[in-house]
Amino acid sequence: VPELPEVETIVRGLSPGLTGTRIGSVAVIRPDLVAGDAVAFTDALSGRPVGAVTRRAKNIVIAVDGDVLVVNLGMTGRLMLSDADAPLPSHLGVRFDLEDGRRLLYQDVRRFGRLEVMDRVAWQVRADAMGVEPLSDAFDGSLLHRLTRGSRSPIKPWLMDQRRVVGVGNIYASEALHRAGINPRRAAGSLSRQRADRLVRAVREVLSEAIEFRGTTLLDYRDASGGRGGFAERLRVYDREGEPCRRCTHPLRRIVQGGRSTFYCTRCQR
DNA sequence: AGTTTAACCTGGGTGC
DNA sequence: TGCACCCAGGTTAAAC
Repeated sequence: VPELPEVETIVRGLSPGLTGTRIGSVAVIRPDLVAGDAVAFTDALSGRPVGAVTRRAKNIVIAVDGDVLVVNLGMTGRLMLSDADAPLPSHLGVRFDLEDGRRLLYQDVRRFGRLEVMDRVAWQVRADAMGVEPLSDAFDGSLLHRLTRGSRSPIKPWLMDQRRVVGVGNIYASEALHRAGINPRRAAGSLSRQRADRLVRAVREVLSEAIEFRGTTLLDYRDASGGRGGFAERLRVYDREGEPCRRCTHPLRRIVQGGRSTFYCTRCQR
């Protein structure tokens, strides 16, 4: 579900209401969602003060008293702040009862998500090993061009590989390639420096716009308050098979790459 | 080493 | 109504 813009929207929604509070008790309803021992997880968080809420790649990172709670939402995960009297949602995985009476709820229908507590040093090591943030200054045409050298993988699955560039998932990979006019089947290593520049601009642009519109809700995605994202109607290719390209009116095509749907225009993407 | 696939899960939609 | 099948925003380990 959630790619960089959705995770960023959740982080911005959680931050003001969560930072400075204190966790009371923790209930792990679905232990398979928690990395490691559920009791250790509960012990590490119960009664602890909450610090900054940030994002790294597609992870929500919550500082908790010297440790870090890292939440990856998988496909259908939701992390929401709710009032004490609000009814509990179905498919509840973990419930954090805050000392002020509100609750932080982790809900996940498919249970592909993961919550993990680790110390700051362990997290720093993990974060340092991740790919480049596409909205950082480090992500430019020079870097993308260099990273793609020698790769025979098609550029679309290449872009979704979190080991090199983080945050871009199935929706925004298709969207960025359309904006850049690049065929998703083109070998990553065949990108010219000029095309690398264009793709960098397109990735940054689509992610930034999607953040402005609070992400894309197709079905499951909700922000920290349970609200939907507004970017779905601005998608140019994703889930629009057979519909006209907004640039050239040619019908859009759907193909499968790496087991995932890719949408693109065979006329204006080369 | 780089790349592709299959698996992890549930639910919603479609066609018979 | 039931059933088989396909599809879904992610990540990972195993298999090429």
